[in-house]
Amino acid sequence: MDALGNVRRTHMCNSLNSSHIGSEVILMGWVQRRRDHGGVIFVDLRDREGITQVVFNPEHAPAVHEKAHGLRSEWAIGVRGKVRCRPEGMANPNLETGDIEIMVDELWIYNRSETPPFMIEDNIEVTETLRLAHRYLDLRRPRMVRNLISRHKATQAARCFLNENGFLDIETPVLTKSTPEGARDYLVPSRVNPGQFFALPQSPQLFKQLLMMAGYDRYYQIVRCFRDEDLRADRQPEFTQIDMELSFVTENDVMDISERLIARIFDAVLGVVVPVPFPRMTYKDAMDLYGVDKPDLRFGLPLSDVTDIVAGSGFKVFAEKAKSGGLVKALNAKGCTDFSRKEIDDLTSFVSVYGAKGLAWIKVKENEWQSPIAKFFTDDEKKALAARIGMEPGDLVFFVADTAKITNDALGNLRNHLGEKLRLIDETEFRFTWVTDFPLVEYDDKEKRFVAMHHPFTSPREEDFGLLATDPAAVRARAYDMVLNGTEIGGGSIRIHRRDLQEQLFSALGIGAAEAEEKFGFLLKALDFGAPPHGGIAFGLDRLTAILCNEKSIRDVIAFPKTQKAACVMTQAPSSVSAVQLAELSLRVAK
RNA sequence: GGGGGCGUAGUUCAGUUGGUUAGAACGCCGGCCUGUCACGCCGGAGGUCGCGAGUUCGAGUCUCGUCGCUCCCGCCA
Repeated sequence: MDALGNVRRTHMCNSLNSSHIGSEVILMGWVQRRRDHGGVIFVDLRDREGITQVVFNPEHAPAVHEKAHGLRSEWAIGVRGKVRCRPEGMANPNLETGDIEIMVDELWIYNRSETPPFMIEDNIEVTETLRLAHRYLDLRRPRMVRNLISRHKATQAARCFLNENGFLDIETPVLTKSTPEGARDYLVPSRVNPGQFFALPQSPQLFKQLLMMAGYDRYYQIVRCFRDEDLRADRQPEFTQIDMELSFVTENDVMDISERLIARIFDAVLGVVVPVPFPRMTYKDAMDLYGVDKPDLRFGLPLSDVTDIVAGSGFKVFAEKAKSGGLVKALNAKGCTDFSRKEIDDLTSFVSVYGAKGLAWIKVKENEWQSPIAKFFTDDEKKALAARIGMEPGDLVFFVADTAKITNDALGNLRNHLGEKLRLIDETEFRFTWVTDFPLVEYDDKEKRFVAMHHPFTSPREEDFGLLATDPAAVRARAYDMVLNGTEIGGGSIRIHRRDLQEQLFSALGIGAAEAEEKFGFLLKALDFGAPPHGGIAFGLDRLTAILCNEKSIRDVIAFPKTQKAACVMTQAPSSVSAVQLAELSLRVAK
């Protein structure tokens, strides 16, 4: 194998063009493809930036040509030669460097390669396991390179913007304290303190609040967070947040700077101008109209609440739900009156996943309703339904009658499903919205108590303070989520900065004084020392980058992601450890 | 914890009611080829049918279990 010696590359593979014709260059990279014509040999040489065609000609350099016969895919090589214009008619318009080529005078072979288990190119069809097991090869593919470059551009744009706006990048601990609320913690045993554990942070929430209390107004960090919960296409056990916190601000200040941050990122990565400010809607409106708290506004199909209309109807399923505090809503699939029985059956099983027991439907024809349930309604009820739902000939209207949660879940997700199925979504569009006025707490049926919807440090709205003791569910939070194309890409709130209010909230959440002191005593204490009003937000960098890269899974914008079993197929982590290691940590593996 | 999908050559897949020697394409290897860029032509090698039981004269195919990947529900303040 050739050693590098004093040889250094002069250019990257995509940086050459006709202006370089005649100059001698040295390129280093990998063999993308070899086309051996017996005489002349063409090699597409690839590096991170692109591809240049290099030519080995037996008349030009016989020994080098002979050596080039042995080249194979993914060998790491270097070439020295002159840039030349390709012969008449031989330019390749599909290649950035397609006007030129390198006539090679010298070839260095740095390393051979086994035949890769998949082709190093875009649009391959292999199982993800294979890609992940050979991630170092997968990451050579142009698409993955583009994704990671986009991610880099996003974080750089964020850093520049935040630096310009007076934010300080401050690191917070990765080994920290386990918190009882929220997601399951990743735990790290302490050798020095047998039987005791650190937790990896689910977010730097408390530390960034303490930084505000310490007077470091305007903090940011691009920070890894950990949650030991089951994975999804948009959820990894470790993920990255763009985390910010500001003092002496209100919601509008945080939302304003967030919009400008995101606009800067979109400009830097895509060159897209994002208009600010973003529209806002309340949580209630989002749920009413779309059934979800992160609506995709790229298409219509709003939901209609028809509970009042059907409450007195002869259709018992609807009437009973309506009278017993349930919710009956409709989704008008405009122009879908020709859906087949099978299509409707498929949609019925789609909503059953969310707990809906059924999916009633009405096909609106020119002079009649074709429907198994139409006969139960009086003419007045029909008129009211038609007006409320905006029914017109050609429409297909779906109904779900259940608890508010199930009805909204089912129809909200059905709406998204239909948006895709009916191709109502313009994939090139970016529709941002803020969702505000979330409930501060929600009732947890399993735990039989109220739990914080955001986190227990979120400030309630001042005018709702009084309800905290009497009707917690009605208290609105000073929280805000940034939603893009149906994905929550960021969320934050104005925090509580007064001890009495923080204690009241703990109490409403069923966290007693003793427990609050044990778990959050340090925070309560800090609130006693002139804690300023403050608030912040955190953006999910992985989700944001996935949208910027038009990827469905965040795994494709993370260099080394975990599989759905929260494992790494390349390193085989997690793995068992030696008895010695366990003993040092005072740990035993349960039988 | 639950539901759906997938698992056959290096890769992507086909494989009939259970029946001879498990096929194709791409890739790989060898030969030929001086302007290709998905180069071309000729030839060749390559299989623990994820793993383990069971049914059967006989299992890639049927049954059960198990492992892995993936999508979803629960979960994810």
